[in-house]
Amino acid sequence: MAFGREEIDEEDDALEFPPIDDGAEMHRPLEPADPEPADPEPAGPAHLLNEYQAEAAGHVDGPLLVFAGAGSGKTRVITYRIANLVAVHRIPPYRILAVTFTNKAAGEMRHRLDDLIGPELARDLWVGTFHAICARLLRRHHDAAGLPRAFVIYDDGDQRAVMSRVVKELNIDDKRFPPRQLLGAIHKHKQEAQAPEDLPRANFYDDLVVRAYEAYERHFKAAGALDFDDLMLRVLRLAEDPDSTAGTDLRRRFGHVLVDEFQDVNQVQYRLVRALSREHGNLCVVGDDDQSIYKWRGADVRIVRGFRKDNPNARVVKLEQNYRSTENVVAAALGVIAPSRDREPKELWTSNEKGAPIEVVATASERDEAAFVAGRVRDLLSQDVSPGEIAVFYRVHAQSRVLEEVMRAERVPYVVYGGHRFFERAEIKDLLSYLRVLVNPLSDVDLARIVNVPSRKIGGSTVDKLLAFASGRGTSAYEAIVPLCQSSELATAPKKALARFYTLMEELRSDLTGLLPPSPRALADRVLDATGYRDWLKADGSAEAEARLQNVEELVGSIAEYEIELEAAGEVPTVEGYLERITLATAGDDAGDAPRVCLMTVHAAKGLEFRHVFITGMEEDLFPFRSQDRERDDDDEERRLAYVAITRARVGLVVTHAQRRMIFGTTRYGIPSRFLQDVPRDVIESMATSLYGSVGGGGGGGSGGGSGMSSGKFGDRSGWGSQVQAPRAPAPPLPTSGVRSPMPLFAVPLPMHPPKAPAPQRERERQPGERFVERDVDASQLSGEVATIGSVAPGTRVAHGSFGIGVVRALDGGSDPTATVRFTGWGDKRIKLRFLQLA
DNA sequence: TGCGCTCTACGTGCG
DNA sequence: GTAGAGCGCA
Repeated sequence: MAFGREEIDEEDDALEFPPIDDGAEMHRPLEPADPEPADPEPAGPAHLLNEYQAEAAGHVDGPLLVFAGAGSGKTRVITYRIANLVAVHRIPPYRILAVTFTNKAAGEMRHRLDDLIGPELARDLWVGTFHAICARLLRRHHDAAGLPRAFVIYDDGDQRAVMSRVVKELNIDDKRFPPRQLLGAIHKHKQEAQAPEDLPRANFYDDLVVRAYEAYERHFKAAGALDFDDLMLRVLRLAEDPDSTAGTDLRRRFGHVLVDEFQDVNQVQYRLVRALSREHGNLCVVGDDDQSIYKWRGADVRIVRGFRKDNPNARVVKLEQNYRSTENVVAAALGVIAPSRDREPKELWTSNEKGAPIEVVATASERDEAAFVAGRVRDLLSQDVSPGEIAVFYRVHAQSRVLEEVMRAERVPYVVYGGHRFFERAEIKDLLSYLRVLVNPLSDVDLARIVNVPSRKIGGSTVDKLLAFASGRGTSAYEAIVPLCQSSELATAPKKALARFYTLMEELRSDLTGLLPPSPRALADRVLDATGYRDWLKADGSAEAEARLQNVEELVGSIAEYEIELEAAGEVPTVEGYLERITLATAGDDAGDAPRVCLMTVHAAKGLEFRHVFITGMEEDLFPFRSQDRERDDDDEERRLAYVAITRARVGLVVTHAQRRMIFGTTRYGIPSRFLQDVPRDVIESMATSLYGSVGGGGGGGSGGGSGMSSGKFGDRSGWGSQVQAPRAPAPPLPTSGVRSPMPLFAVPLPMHPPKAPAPQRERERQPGERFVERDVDASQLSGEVATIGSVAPGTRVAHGSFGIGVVRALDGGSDPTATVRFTGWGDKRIKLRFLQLA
């Protein structure tokens, strides 16, 4: 262990961290959110922590509330605090719990802690999302929680499926009370730790919700399943139980609890961290009420604001110096947030340079806007700004399509965060459902999903009968198959079909238990073959089916990776383990990817930072967003959202709005957002594209915001609006074709037909982004190691959807050739050639 | 039972 | 614009 330091008096304000010797990493710029090379550092502090950061990191006893303004070094404070606890106060790492909301944040924290205290110590820390931590604790205490060991976690889609069943069962009119709405109501109660019996049934609707809630819970219990709220609720119930041993264990387990993004916690999460820290009161929470943008998801700003009341002895530290952004950006952000009511009094400030003005650009339409943004992005790329340093934000996902189209046309490498996720794709959910049923046959939702996929002539009515029969007997649907087939309630054909399905599943189940050593990958493979799923996709022949097939194969690949990883760690890979990992893991961890321009919603941008930020759609009714039938109370939240968007920018900030916009299938005419009026005039430079004002009404540019038409700067009428030619930069490697997955780990873009001809491969120039799918290449006839396949040889640079850019080290021929590729940050991976592209 | 057409509703999305 | 649900027909 590398602590070569004398103990530091914990009352010492000018604490310098870390107390370890190898300080090389300590001089990294503050908040390096991107893996990109740091640019001219926004005048960071000469010392490691400023006075306030040091106070927050140094006082380790009792409750602590840190208001951390945007860009003020929040993550740094948390990690240094943990380092301080471990290295100076000698708290065993396993006694420290640090909770985040996203995997990305947890990963980032872990990464920095590796650097600070070394991987051996960092490994034992409890760092993770609320959900991951709770799942882990529940696995330990599943008995006390009354759960089967192999409980499954139902995602949104599964939850909706359960709710739809409930609605059917209770004969609820799904027009008046859509499952979605009921589910929302139930989640709301769960997030406030209210069980059905705690709820009023005063009127018809309340009663309906309670009945739906009860039925929903019944289904989950029967299926041995939990939803995401349950994970935390179950742990909370244990932790608040004064008598159980599990409760005692939970309350004593941790000596220090830290919570990141505290403004986002809901009641359950707050009670949970309080319970876990009750015995010692060492609860440190870090947040920013100005960045509370998840009220609609159950976050309760009152918690951060009321923390002092709940903890009268809490120390409060405010971090108000922004190290991230230019003075102009900070000024713009302050202007937007200032009118917000009920803020904790604080003032963000910066000593960074003034920087360029905020550009407010009026555009004619959403296409004009997109073209303008793409043009400016090309400019930046031609100035050698890395694409990964550029982000384009929008308020709603529907805005992304046009941006994508134009980016693609302009050959700008981009990635869209959000949208259709890999694990929400039908084919992926199908395979996972097979695995889940095999592990846990109680899971009716999964059974219903796959019982007729591929088609086995077991239609909806048969499934309904099966489910009804099962609930009549109080068993799971799977268990009900045999008795149903023995009964007289089914016609012969469906009976036969069901029986065949049952036999198939039983065979697979015996594979599950029979495989020694157990191999999740082998099982998944067996499932694909035995169920006919693979053949079904192959037989389809459409480009879409081909992409689905590739996705499925990628999933198998990911299972294989999991297996390898666990075996390397000396652990036993299990299907359950894999399922849990992927249910709790989602977006964002594409650190290894080639840099691309990030397209994302403002919500998705929280916690990130970029050198250049474009905020699009700054129009009334879009941002702030208005829907017809909502309470108007979200006004401040929209404002905070705008604040979050602005404060992501380090150096450049461009805000655009359009006169008219085609969205949700209709054209809307908009005026510039009220938020633009709140930005101080002297930090803005207003301009308009050449098309602005040319079509339709509102010629003068509506009110305020961006009315100055400096069209001289935008004379180029080729294409839409303004394009500045990017002179030399050839389009950078473009491994994207609009993969919408935030986890492009396995996603395969739809149709992409490879050249079929076995052209003289060595001669042919390949385009960046082209895929290798040739099967008929000479070397591919051979099995075993070969020197080249097509234009690929050891040393060739290739790109992979999840691992980014790598270098080929070895090649294997055969009908489906593979390459061993070394990826930065991932090490060597064996990958089928058809999943690689030239970089 | 399954396919294909029509209608509709549509925020933001962590895990 | 588009995905998912519902309905009618083969």
